[in-house]
Amino acid sequence: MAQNYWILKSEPSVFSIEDLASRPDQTEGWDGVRNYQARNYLKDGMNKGDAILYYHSSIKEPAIVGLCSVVREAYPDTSAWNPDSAYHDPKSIPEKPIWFQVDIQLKEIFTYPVYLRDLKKNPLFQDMILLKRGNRLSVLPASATHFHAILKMAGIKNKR
DNA sequence: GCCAACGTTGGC
DNA sequence: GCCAACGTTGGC
Repeated sequence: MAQNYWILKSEPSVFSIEDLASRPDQTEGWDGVRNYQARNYLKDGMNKGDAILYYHSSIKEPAIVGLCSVVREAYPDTSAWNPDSAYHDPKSIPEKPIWFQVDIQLKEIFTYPVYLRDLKKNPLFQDMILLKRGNRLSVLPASATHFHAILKMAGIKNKR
């Protein structure tokens, strides 16, 4: 099965890539996705081993800041049926979960983040979904071309 | 802090 | 099932 490439967005004030780095095994369940399209990407698109670009949003200099991978495929997001959770959604119940999460593991924090500003300057990324006006999805697919170009910009040697 | 874009909700 | 109102996202 071909490897897929994804972009996950997070506000660093909520959960940053440094937070991920501090987790046991540098692994965390990616819960709280409450958008159907994003959920479908998570649930139906993501396979174990897929590569993830980690994006910091809603800050002065939005940027792709690191590389992760999917270490566990979709399973029910239990925060949905926890009334104390900010992600509580009474429509989702254990017998019939609506929302799902995957587990991701940090591979690398970029020494040189790839800034949104720089992606916009480069014609190669013209049609990238991340740059589309009005795009608000927190889970996005990325093309192999864009993925590899971004790693190159980050100074990461192609490996694996 | 502003505002455009978009998704969701709810009245009809 | 339409659509206005509202809430949220996220770049600037």
